[in-house]
Amino acid sequence: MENAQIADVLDEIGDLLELTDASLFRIRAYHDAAQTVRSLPQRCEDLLADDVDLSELPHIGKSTASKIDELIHKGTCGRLLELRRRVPSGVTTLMKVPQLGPRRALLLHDALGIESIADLKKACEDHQLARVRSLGNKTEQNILRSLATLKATSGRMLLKAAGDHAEALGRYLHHIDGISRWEIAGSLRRRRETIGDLDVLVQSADRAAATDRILNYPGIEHVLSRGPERVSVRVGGALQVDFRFFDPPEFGAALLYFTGSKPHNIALRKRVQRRKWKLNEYGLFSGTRRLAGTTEAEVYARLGLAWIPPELREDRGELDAAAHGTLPKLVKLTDIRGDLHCHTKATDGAGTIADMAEAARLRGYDYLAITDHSKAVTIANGLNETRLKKHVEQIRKLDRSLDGIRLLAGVEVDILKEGQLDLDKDLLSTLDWVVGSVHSHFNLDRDAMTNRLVTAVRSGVIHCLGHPGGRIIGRRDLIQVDWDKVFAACKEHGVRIEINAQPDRLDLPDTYCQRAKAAGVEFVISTDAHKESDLDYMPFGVDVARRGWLEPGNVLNTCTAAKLRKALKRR
DNA sequence: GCCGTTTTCGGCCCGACTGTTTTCAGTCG
Repeated sequence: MENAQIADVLDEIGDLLELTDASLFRIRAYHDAAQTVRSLPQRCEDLLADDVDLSELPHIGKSTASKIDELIHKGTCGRLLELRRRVPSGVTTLMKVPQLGPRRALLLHDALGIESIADLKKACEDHQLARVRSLGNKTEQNILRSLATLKATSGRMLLKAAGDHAEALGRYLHHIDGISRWEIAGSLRRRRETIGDLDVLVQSADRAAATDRILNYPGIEHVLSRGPERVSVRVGGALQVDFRFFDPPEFGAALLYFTGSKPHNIALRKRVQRRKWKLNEYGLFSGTRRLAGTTEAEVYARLGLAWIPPELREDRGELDAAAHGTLPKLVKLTDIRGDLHCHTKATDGAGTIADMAEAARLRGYDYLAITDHSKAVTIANGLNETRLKKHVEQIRKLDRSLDGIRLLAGVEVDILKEGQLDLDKDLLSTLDWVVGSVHSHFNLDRDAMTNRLVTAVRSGVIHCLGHPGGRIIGRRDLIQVDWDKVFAACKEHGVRIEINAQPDRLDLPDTYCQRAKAAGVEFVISTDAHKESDLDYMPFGVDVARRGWLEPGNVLNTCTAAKLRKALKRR
């Protein structure tokens, strides 16, 4: 059983407990445990097989550990089944609707017999809710709006989409005179792969006037709430934006608080509690005395910690590292010297080799690898051996005529079902750069998929595994693989792992990068550009690398063209 | 249910806002 499934069960137990009279802390404990399992680098099933005591993990004690054990060995868990029997069906689904918590969900079920989203929608439309005590017309309208948003977005949007909204909003805020400072916090600042909402911190001497100006932003579709401290709106279809006002002495503490993540904040607050201090969005306090708050660095420093880059704030060991001065020196966009994965008109790209080379040169790169598809990807007009030979000749010919950028003659060769490569090995071994990728049979079982990748890695002719997890965010899950085996093979055979910077791929995902780094694997950050402007996806790949704790030395395409050539020399 | 540098018991983050009611419960982040 996968960790995601276990985490879902723990979350469901937590949700069900909310509908009973269980202690709030017990409910939270289940959700905390779910979070731990979800972000665990190894599978619980593998840990158990290795006789690891799961109750050693944070937020998992004897009770939860035994439930996980039961889940893995029996496929289900008695506590879950018992709770499902006790709680009317459908009520946990209702709780997922914004505006509805456990109390209202239960109330709607008991008073109106509502058991599903469809029931809820109909009841709102028929004005049934207003008849229930403590509910009214406005609640009805708000729920209908929530349902529409839920349907449109399934909750979160891609980092790139949210970033585009933030950029537009930023241009507007920039021109409001009364706003002396604003910062975007939240998961966007942490550069998470998907974003639930935007948190904007605002500093202004005249908050009422600033609020009026903010509410004039043309992108606003609906004002969710408005108070002296906070304004919440919905923009561009589905993105909620929360504006919060803070004064300069509070601003750093507020930035820290609203950047999160929640687990990071909780872990941080534990360190605060040990000193008998208090940390909230207004500052770090001893009693009523403010110890820090103007900047984040000041707050961290007062707690004996180095400033932690937002991308690391996930409670994955960054606090200990900050305490011991061992935080990684994270890779930056400016460290990247070239792109090692792009396509041209020869297959499914839009530009010629020359177009792509020029676009890369304009972006200040020293080198670009041309890596078109192989023949198995028929829909992309993939190259067979004959066409590839000609294509490579063209790349090399152009390379000789170009100044300011070096071209690597490469290919993105398909890794077929059993791990064989889609092109002749002798031909592949004459290329400068070979990316091996999976584009088919994504549903192989874990052992078969692991063997498939390991076989390809051992082929001796690929330099890199392209988009290793095969996922498309929101559409296709990560393939099932024993990653430790794949990483070990990559390390042994000197095969790099790609971080694919396509905004809907971001693959390999950050937590796996951290694990691959620990296994000693080298990385490549690539855009997989299919047109010139796609080369601008590089920052999203760098975001993933940073969230995966990678330093420049872990990333091959931070090195110079000369060093790259040396590193790629065939044995 | 988890956790522990005053603890194996007694804590566990808490402030802002809405809607409905009339002093506050529920929800959210």
